[in-house]
Amino acid sequence: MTHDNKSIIRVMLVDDHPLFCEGVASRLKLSNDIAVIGIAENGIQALEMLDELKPDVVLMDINMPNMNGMDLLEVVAEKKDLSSKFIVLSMHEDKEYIVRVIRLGASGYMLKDISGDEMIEAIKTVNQGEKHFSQEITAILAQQDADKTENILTNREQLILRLFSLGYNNKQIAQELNNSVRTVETHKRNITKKLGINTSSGLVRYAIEHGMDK
Amino acid sequence: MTHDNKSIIRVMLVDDHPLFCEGVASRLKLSNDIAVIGIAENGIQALEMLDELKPDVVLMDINMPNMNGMDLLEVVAEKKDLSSKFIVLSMHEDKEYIVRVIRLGASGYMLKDISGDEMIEAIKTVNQGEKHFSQEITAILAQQDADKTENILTNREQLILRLFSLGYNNKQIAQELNNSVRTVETHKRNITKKLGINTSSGLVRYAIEHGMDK
DNA sequence: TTTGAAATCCGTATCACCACCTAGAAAAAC
DNA sequence: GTTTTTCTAGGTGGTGATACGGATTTCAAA
Repeated sequence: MTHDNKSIIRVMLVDDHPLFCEGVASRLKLSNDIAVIGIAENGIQALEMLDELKPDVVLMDINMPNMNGMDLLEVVAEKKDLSSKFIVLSMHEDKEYIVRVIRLGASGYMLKDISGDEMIEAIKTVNQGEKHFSQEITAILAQQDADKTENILTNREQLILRLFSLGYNNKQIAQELNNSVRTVETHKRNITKKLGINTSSGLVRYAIEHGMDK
Repeated sequence: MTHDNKSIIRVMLVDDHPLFCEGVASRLKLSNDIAVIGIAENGIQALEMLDELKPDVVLMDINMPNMNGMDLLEVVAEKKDLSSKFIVLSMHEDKEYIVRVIRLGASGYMLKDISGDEMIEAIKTVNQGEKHFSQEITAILAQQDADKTENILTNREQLILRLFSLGYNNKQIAQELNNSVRTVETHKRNITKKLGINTSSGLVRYAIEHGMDK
């Protein structure tokens, strides 16, 4: 342990939205146990500051100019001399995305609309070497895992996902399959439920990754 | 040349829609120069029949069960002993898709809503070793090529395409960039115009293929 | 035989997106 | 210093997709 429970947690923010950073910083200052020691506006800047400041916890956005959060996490994973914990703030609710971030070594993942209290709670938890995910994320992960056992798409669903990923809209899919558009819609709703993916891009990615893309 | 101008062109159809095949067949029968010698309902069946019948021209759909048109074209490309020409009938209007089909060796590409006359014209043209594309397709390809010289997306456009491919909707993109939704819409329209891609799945593919996907 | 999964379809309401047009401000190119 | 490109944003109207209900048929497994 580099820090015991009584010491102040040194936090660094990484986000390209100054206003958001200010908001977070001012909120964190209300806590006696936490100090914001630095703010970076992108991954590159964050990297430099990381070596210099060696913060306990890094609160970071994923989407930033120059170098984004994913890249940063990858680079940081190589650094053995760095014990900073990372909490990712994002808007993505797709399971694949979240899992990807976790695999890259993040200790926490939260949607950007969390409360200040939750944020502080997360920082403290993560600082002690544990993981922390907001309720929504936990729900998503749990749901996904629960479903994953029964995750296989039916024939019809696979077909429809494939056609969709090829650029067919619902009407065209319906024509192709000699079905009603409503049927296609229903299948699609079931697909998004089963996979826990509710964006068209996510569906296309899934299709490509699972070889349905031709 | 396996056939001179006077001989009858032996055509094979490949489509999983019996009704469509019948329609095409009955229309082609009105031409004295063309004979429909076989109909296959999927790629695998088509492969067997190809070896057996050795048709002059194959009119084929792309999306079929078991083995689709893309796969079929790939396999056929290996067969040196086969001189059949292939005309693809599809609903896709994306340049990437069309180009992909052409690269696979197809001699023609047409949308499914062409007239019987055009179809016959295409069959005759292709049978003589030339290529034939319907007017719409030619227009799309021409437009794309004209644009391709000036095809580079602006910074803003790249950003937006990237976020879109990551699953952001227009509203979220607007928030992320501190822009109006209308601005995002405008950029997006310009992107689709520049790239000649008008499906979300196509855009996601483009983004992934161009490394914008993280 | 009952249960459940799969596939089919509809009503209603809302939302997101798109097409087409216009247009101003700022930056870059000439 | 003018022209062009880029970025910004709105109006209007139309279409497609989604959310939330519910429903029927079929077929295989328990």
